[in-house]
Amino acid sequence: MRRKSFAENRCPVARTLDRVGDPWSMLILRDAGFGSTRFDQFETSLGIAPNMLTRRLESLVEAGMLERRLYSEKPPRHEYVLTTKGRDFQPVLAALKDFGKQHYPQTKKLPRKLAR
Amino acid sequence: MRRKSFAENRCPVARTLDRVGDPWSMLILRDAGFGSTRFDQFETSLGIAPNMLTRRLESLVEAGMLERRLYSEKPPRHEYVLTTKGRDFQPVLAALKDFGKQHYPQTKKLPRKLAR
DNA sequence: CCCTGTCACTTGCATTATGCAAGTTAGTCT
DNA sequence: AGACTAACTTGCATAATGCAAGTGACAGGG
Repeated sequence: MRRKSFAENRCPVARTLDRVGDPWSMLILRDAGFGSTRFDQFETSLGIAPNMLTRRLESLVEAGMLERRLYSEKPPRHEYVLTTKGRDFQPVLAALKDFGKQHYPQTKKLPRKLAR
Repeated sequence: MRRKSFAENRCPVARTLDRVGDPWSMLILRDAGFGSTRFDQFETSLGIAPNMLTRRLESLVEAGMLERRLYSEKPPRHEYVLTTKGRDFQPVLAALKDFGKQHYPQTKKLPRKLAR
């Protein structure tokens, strides 16, 4: 069944989660905060399937977090840029990052040269 | 197909979202922060289906966010209490709340007496 | 003792969402 | 012309979500 909607919920947390309450949306926003703008940047950086990426980018544009803009006419190419709203979401991601670093440390160790 | 796992991801945001990256988990954690501990408190407060609630509570216990403890033996009854980890998650919820209040204000107006 | 009620859950489906693989479109480069 | 690139679709198989209804253990009242 369709996921329950929280769009009109009284709680602001619920209303926010209604638009970006899935892992991919948040990770896309995180990548956008690091400077990614193009489809294939998100695709390779996240390891997300292209159909999923299309859907999530559409919903983030609809949520007002990203703006889809044409950056080339000859071969029509689009990029996705953080809006003001999207930038204001970064503190949430920072809080998630702090939490994760402290409470879910990385278990697998990579060779130093590959880390980061 | 199974949802992609981020448990071993290099990014702490991704690792956190792997455990609590769905709307219900975050809302349960929010309610727990407000003092809810019992199954039916979460159920009526959130309007979540009982089977969903069971699954989410289990995963939150497994994630170390909640502790399931017996509070009555005669009729065996359990309650779910925030762990230290769960309490440390509250800043994330606060950030989500601030964001939601500012960027997704409530559209439907309730009669003043019912609001809040 | 039987009935009603409470709390904390299951079980059974129907409907969505997610994910992998492969194909497409429009143009550029050599 | 043929290879390549960016940004997507399309087609399924499998997992997650949600509503409704049922269950088990006990308390209290008549």
